[in-house]
Amino acid sequence: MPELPDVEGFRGVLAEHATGQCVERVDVADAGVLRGVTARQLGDALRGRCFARPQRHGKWLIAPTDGPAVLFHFGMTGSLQWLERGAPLNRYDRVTFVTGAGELRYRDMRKLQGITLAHGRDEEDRVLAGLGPDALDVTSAELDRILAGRRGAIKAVLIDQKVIAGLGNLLADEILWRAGIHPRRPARSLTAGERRALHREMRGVLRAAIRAGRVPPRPSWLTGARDRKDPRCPRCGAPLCRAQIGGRTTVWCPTHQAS
DNA sequence: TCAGTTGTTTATAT
DNA sequence: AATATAAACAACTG
Repeated sequence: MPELPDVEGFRGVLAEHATGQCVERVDVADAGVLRGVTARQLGDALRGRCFARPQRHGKWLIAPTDGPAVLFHFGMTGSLQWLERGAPLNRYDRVTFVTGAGELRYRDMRKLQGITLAHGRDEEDRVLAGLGPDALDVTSAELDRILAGRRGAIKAVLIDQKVIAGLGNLLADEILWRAGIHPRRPARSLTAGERRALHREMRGVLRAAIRAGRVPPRPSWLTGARDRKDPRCPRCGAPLCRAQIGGRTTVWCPTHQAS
């Protein structure tokens, strides 16, 4: 699930509960989520360190401490939980950061991504290198520049983290649906008006999704209709189209997202 | 049993 | 260089 809005929610969990809290110990229930660091190294590096204000870039959550920074990526099924000390371990709680006030749990069923440790800014930058600007920071003019010259399908461009960081499959489809743009349109073929609409809907969808902590499966949204048995466009009732674009299942309305 | 899944990386081909 | 596709990762769900 985690796309930008979900990760923004996890950032809120960390900011609200863990900021200023110091790590007593780190319990690693499954080292399969540790990337480039062993359980022992993680515990040794963080013991006694205190969490500072967390940041987010795209789908990455950056948790600086007065020592190294913890970098979280949630893959498709990850989340961050704040629980009282000693709360029973969920089956998918892979790593627990124990603080005086409570426990921060990295929970993840499929272990597609995970946790890395960055000592200093350059290590942090190395991990995040290659990411495009955060989707919330992209201005209309910047979007124009990003799309110019790209022959690839707009859907594929939107979910490419190297281009814009934060948009996933559901968000991209939702944004294109609202903007009335067919997902297979070459990015550079969008008119100025379409690019403006795309930018406006990107901001609007992100804002609403952040408030909900996820891309909300509301009936009035594409996301609320796409997984029905006979999916229809919430706006016009037309049967929705479905295909693989940019390697992901893509859903669109043939009526008002004409090619 | 089998297809499908909201993320990313790598390999391969065009 | 850009673009497209498939597979792999892991662990489910329908």
